[in-house]
Amino acid sequence: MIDPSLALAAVVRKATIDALGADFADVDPAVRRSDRADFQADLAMGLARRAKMAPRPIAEAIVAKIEQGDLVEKVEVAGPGFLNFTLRGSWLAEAATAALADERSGATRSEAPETIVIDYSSPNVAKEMHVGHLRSTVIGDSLARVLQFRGHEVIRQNHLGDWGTPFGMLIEHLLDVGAERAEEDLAVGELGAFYKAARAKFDADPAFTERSRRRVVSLQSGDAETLDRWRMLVEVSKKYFDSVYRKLGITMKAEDACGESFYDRRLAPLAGELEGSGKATISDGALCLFPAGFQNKEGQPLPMIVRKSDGGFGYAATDLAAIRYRLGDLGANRVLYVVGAPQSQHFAMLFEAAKALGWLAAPRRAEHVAFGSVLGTDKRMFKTRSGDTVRLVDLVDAAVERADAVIGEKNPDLEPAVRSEVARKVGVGAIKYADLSSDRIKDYVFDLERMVSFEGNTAGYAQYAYARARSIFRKAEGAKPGAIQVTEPAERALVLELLAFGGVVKLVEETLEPHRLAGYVYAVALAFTAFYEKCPILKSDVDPATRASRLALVELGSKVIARALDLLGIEVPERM
RNA sequence: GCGCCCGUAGCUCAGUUGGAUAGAGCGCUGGCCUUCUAAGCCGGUGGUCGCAGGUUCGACUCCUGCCGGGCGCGCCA
Repeated sequence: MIDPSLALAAVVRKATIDALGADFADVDPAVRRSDRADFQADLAMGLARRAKMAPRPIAEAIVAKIEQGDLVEKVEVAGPGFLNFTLRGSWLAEAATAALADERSGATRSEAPETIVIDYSSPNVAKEMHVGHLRSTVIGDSLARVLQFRGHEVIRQNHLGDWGTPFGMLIEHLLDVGAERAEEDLAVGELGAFYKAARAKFDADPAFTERSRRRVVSLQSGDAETLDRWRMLVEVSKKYFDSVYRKLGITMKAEDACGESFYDRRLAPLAGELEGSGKATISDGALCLFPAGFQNKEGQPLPMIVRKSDGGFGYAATDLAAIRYRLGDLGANRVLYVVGAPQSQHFAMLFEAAKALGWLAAPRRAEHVAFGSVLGTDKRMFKTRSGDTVRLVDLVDAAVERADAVIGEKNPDLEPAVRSEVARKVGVGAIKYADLSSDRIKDYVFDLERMVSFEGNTAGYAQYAYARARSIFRKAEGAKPGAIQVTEPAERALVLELLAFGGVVKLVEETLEPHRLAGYVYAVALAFTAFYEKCPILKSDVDPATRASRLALVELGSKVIARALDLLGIEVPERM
């Protein structure tokens, strides 16, 4: 057992049964970290009614039955009935030793691994990736890493916008400029310009508009030449997305792409099936599902339009086909949609419909992993000065450039090659961390200055703590990590923090909230820095046993920081 | 009109699922470098947790109603 809160919970649970009887086997010991002791257990107050006793006598009865063993150093009742626990340094030392020997740093795998589909990133073909894609991409990727680390089979799904009416104008524009020229334009990341040019002609030139309409029809009907052009657009875009993912350190691969076009051939049969079964009804000429509990402005049932009155299909149809595919063909137990909060009603309806259709039933579940918007420092939607959306790659470049300047100033001795690599890790880390460190449901302010600083809850602070730890090993000369002993308060605080790693990973698995992990990294980095400050390691007056122990703690600390940051998708530099 | 989300220090944010005295960073301010990275550490300043009720031994947390801001509500995703 590495996590002391779990070990302690077991001890308290047993004591509770011994004190109050087997009926109380189901109570949550409510073990929490405490600022007055190592841990506190808060169950006594809640038990008063059920046990027909006052909280304090309950607490005392439980304490009387606590088997301290090698875990508990001291336990006492405080206030209305809090149990305050101090753990034995020897137990903590052993747990830390076990964590250090464990390549997962003490984090367990799920006892019930699932197949989990994560839909995230989902850019549009022939369009630029902008800040709007940042959150889905970064949050989704972190969750994929966490769930995979927990031992689940994670299936990433990049639900590309690679089909539909815009492709009429895009293909016509492609034909206008010539395939070669188009490929060049698109390859260098001028997706935005390409799309805008097509759009401009579509809006201004009626002949072009008409050609585009006809082109949509030939695309839908599978015209070989049209499909060829379409394929080219998709391929070039996928290459571009791939380059952005590589730049950002995103684990999404080309083969994870499963866009709207994939579902196209499933839509007509799906609509036919729903219509035939009577589960969908015609309303105003459109084939609709009416999931329970949703109303429009007039108080009428709100539809999901499976087939439009013109016979075409919209996003609702595609999403229905997709959730069915994910639950059925992919065999998902859990389907996650990392999509902005404004679409929450749509997903609520989608899930409700999937339940009504019998596709989605417990223990299977679908969850909308919603997130807020990225705002500028003016608290409005993040845009450039001229009002354009900001390209993702420009954002990254700016952050890396800024990081490079800061590092050059703080550590002028770093060789240029090392420095630029460090700047890349720090700059990219800053952007991702800023996104992952606050509650995803809230909007957040994009402030490059703040992000790339190394103060407070930032990637740079954690990366710096890691780099300092690594620096110690470079200077250790013969000294090696050895038996861990936990004596100094700073050592104890650090070890308690480090041993909580597995619990935090589990929490993120449940809540799908990466900011819990970011908060944890910060807590570890704080504890580590305080330890570093108060507990000398390589200084001459440190005895060999203490030095070896502290080196072991530095090793464990740096491993946990690196692993936790990795789960956020952030790299660590060996030097800074 | 209905529904969803947000409201915590001057600013940017946490708050471990209802626990003890609401915490960080920035800002302002006082200390700490002849030895492991001062990008740091230790302290001070700063709060009617939007407002009002309710539930509870206990509420920033749960419920109800308001106020303020954002978003959504039939063939776009």
